Order: sequence, then C-alpha cells, then structure tokens
Amino acid sequence: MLKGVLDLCVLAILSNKPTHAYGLVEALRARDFDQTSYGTIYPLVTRLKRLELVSQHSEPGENGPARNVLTITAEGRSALQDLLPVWRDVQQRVSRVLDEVTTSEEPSHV
Amino acid sequence: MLKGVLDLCVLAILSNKPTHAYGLVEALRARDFDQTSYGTIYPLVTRLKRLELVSQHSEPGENGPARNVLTITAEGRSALQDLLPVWRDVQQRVSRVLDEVTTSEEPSHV
DNA sequence: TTGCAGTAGTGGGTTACGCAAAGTACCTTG
DNA sequence: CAAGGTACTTTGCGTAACCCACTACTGCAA
Repeated sequence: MLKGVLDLCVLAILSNKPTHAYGLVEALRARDFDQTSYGTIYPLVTRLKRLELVSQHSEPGENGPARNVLTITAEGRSALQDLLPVWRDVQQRVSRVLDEVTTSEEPSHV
Repeated sequence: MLKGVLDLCVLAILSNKPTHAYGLVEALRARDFDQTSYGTIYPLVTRLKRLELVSQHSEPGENGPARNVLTITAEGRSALQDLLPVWRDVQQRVSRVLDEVTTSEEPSHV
C-alpha cells in the first residue's frame, strides 16, 4: 500500500537534479532518513531503471571512479506526478483514523 | 520504516472501542482502506495479541457465531502513544522531500 | 434440509527494506 | 612505483508486511 515511499522520495530528488546512487544515499541521510543505506538504494534504483523511470549514464568521476549518474525520464516524472496524490491520500486517510484517538483521549498531561 | 501503519490504525480504532477482527475490516473499509481484507487483518491481530498490545475475549454473537472481541491493553495504549510521533515524523520527512519537487516544478499545465 | 450472511482463521506468493560484505576505480603519499 | 585510503558500485540474505484465495464454522430463514 504505502511501502515504496522511498521510491517516491528518490524520484523527487532526481526530479530536482540528476544524481548518482551514492549521492542519493547522502541526500536522503541529510534529510533525516538515517537508516537508508546503499543496500536499500541500489536495488531500488535497479528497479526504477527496469521500469524506465530513470536512465543511467556514466560520467568521469571528478575525484574517484566513474559515476553512474541517474536522470529521471519523462515517464519517471509522470509516475512521480501520479504517485504524489496517492501519498497525500494515504497520509490523509491515516491521519483521519489517528485523529479519532487524540479526539477520544482526554488532553491531560503534556 | 513505515510499513506497519495498519498496526497503528488498528490500535487507534481499538483505542476508541473494543471491536472484533471482522468489524475492524469493515471499519477500515469505511475509512477508504478499500483493499484491507481479512487475510491482512487476522495475522496483524495475531501479532498484536502475541505482543500483548490487545487482549481477546469471546462474546456471544448477536446474529451469527461468537465474536472474538479485541480490547486494547494498557501496553497497547502506550505503544500507540509511542507510534504516533513516529508516524508524524515520517510524514514530515517525506513531505519535506516531496515539497522540493513542487517547488522546483513550474506550475505550467495541470 | 438447503442456503446464505456473519465470523474466524490459515497458507502462499510477492515485494520492500535493512544489514553486511565485497569488489572496483582513482588519487595521494611515501 | 607500491601501498593505502576514499569514492563508488554491486550483490545476497533475512525479515517482515501486505494481499489473495481458500477453508470452515455458526445461526437463522426459506
């Protein structure tokens, strides 16, 4: 249902600017997705490539080996636009259920 | 990371009033969790029982077989209170990443 | 008795995430 | 030029969640 939010995040980041997988991990970690590791991102990227939502091309590394830079495709942007409302929808549904809790709880402490 | 939101929803509903598993499915479906099925809820409930977050007692069914009514335990309420901020946190992190998209996208077509 | 609606439960398949480890290419230093 | 460090890539395994399909049982109505 809502697993795959990482896909969404990766597409979002890529829609800003092309990045290589290693950079994606750094970007996500900088955004408080601390536990995100290479073992999570690389298979995810492979999946996105297979679905042709991102394309990959090699660039000579500035200080290191060549980098496989990932660029979001038109299809990827389209998928992103499709997924955005899905996420917002899930978010709303969950929030609505959770609101029932706080409403029924007396706001005693805190 | 955020799979398991259903657990959160179930706990939230149970915190309002005790319900049997069958009723949980109905409650969730009424809240637009359309694809939620018995095969999803029953194992989930079993898990919650094993963790002692909910307790179960049998009640004579009004129109049908006896119902196994689920009640949230104190431990369950505590877990719920712990999980709530986690969800809100994930929600915020994701939203922040996704905001980068809409910000960088020019609002041309719809 | 048959049939149907309400209720309970299980098993399998798919997929995603996290961990850990390893392998490769480039640069720097000695 | 050799050694080591760093940037980068890749893979495999384990765990767990969700969905689907199926079975089975109870009670009531026709």
